[in-house]
Amino acid sequence: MGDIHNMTTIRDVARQAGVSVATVSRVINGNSYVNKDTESRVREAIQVMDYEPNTVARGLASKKTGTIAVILPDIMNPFFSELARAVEDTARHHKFTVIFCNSDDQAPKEKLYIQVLQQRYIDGMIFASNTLDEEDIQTMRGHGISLVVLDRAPRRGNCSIIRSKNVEGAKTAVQHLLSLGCRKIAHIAGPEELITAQERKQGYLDTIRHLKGFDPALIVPGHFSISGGIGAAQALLEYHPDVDGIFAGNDLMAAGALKALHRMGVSVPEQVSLCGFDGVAIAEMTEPELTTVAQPIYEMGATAAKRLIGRIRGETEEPSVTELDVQLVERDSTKRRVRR
Amino acid sequence: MGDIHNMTTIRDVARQAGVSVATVSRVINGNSYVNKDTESRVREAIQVMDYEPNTVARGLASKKTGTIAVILPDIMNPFFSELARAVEDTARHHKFTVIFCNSDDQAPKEKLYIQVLQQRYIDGMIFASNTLDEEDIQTMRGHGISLVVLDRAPRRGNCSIIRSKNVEGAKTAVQHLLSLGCRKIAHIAGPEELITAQERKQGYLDTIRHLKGFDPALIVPGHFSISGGIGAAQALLEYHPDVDGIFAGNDLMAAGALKALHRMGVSVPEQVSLCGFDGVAIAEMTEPELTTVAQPIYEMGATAAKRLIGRIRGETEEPSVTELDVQLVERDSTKRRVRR
DNA sequence: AGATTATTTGTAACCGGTTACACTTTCTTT
DNA sequence: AAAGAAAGTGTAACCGGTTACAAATAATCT
Repeated sequence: MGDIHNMTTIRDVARQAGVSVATVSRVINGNSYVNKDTESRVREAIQVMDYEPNTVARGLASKKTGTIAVILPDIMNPFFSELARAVEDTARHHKFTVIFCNSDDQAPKEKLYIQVLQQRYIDGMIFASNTLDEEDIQTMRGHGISLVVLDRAPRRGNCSIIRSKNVEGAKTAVQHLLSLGCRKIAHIAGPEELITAQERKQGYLDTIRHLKGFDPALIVPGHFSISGGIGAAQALLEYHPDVDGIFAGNDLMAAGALKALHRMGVSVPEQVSLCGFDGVAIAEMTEPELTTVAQPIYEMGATAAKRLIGRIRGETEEPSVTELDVQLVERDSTKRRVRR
Repeated sequence: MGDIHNMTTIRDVARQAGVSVATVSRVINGNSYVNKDTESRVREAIQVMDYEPNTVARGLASKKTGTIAVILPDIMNPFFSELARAVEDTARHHKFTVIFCNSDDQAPKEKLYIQVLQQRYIDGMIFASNTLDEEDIQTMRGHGISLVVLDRAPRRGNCSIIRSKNVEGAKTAVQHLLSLGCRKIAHIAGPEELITAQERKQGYLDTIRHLKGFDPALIVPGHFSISGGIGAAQALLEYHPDVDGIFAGNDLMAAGALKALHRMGVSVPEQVSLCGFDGVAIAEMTEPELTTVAQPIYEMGATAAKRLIGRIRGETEEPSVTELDVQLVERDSTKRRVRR
């Protein structure tokens, strides 16, 4: 019973304050001349009537909804949940609301989201997923939707990019393994189509290709997932039982590999040293704890959100590319071995 | 350059099809009489002009935005990221969009969110967080916002509730420990103010209170977090080195406890059997893997979303309470011990 | 056949804001 | 003092849909 949706409107406030709606709007938005006295009368009326401007109406009129969307592969992946948390925190501080979309790295889902979000007058979008072609970027541009992309480098689309030094990080990881005395270092790689996976593989290759004993068969796919890491480690040890070092393209695969190695009775780090990439929380939960190349995940998300909101507000003009540093975090899964 | 936001509107379509906007609207919504021929003319016009109705305008006019919000403590907690994923998947299938809000279990943040979301004409809300008083519920009711609550039992607010059998699950866990031969079973409890934590503690107490050797000091707080679990286990073993079984109120604390026990040189399950609660993925990543009382997390989220959308659409009338079963998953962190 | 009901469609108000434009009043400037 | 610029405010159109109401036509009922 009782009226539903009986909110007070800007016209109610205007009447109460004895001014026009335009004046109330001006007071709220502070973007035009308003007399001091008038302003305080209006503010009082707003107080008295407990008025809150309606975001939907405002969105229709101004085409700015104070909403951003984040498209990511899967919120259950701890890397992305941390990223999501960072974005949400930052957005909240700037009075923005966040819509999350899981794409599972499937282009059709992404396209669908882009379409749905455009109809909703989304102000901007953070894209942490896979496919994003020129056309999508142009469409969004045409709709006035700002864009910040993680780990992707579109050629001409004028959007900001936030990325980590993947090649460099991978090199650091492999060099670390080499410095420990590992002779036969394998790589569990992420999906071929993902640029981050490509770059980490590249770093591995760059470091190891010219060394004796290098064998392309030491690169096995692990799909960036735990189960993929398990399968990869199994296959690896089956065909190359003398592997003494593994660089996994992310921590999830490293954790999976660790599990598999344990099941096969291979001890880490004594027999095999293992290094991951990302620096997510679960890397500390395993036994032994995982050495990893840590990205500043929270910072990446926060930076992406800040950058995006800056562009939406027209504060930041030109799109920029930010490359964040990664850091080797040495833990128990890698250890100096005796030279044989 | 180029026009921004030059979308085709319903009036464009009406003109193209030679009908009025009302007719186009009727075709789109299918809620009124429309002549077959007229309808196909309109549909063709929609096709030709590549028309997509504007969600914001529709929201203003109808006060239905096709958006639901999920308020949860922290998306980085794997329990909640799985829940979030389930909600998003389900919502997407029903063409709803989801806004996520991290409350950190802080009432002020929750209140703020509720306010912000009301201004946005949210259709409904899934509440998986802590505080939610009668007043909030009434406010939302007054604004026509449907509500589904996880693990909370508001007295009169007419909202649906999804919950797990926490007391029963906790009993199962403790009985399991007892059946293994544990004599001194401790409990690492979640925050006092959370009903789930209370219930799990209750189950522990109900099972163990009347047994000889029961000691209230065996209940230590762990704040539902990994670090809390670490601290709790340390404190526990320091004062009660003869503890031989631990039931942790969630998996995160169990994982933390495991870590602490390992650092202290206490072997699991040989010296201490350890059981968690929730059934999140990381319970399988530890070494040894954690025995836990698994909740059907994904199902909880999916059910909550389905229930909510049902209520929004007016399909489900009365609010309902759903209690989901939990299941003991035996893994390596608990093992039968030799009777001494 | 006349009355009643079901179909079909259009007109225009409305949702609750923003803002272009016009107009008045109050400085500044020369 | 006259002219131009700045400050202050209101009117009304507009954003892009939904929907109450009215009116016309077709179908069904006594």
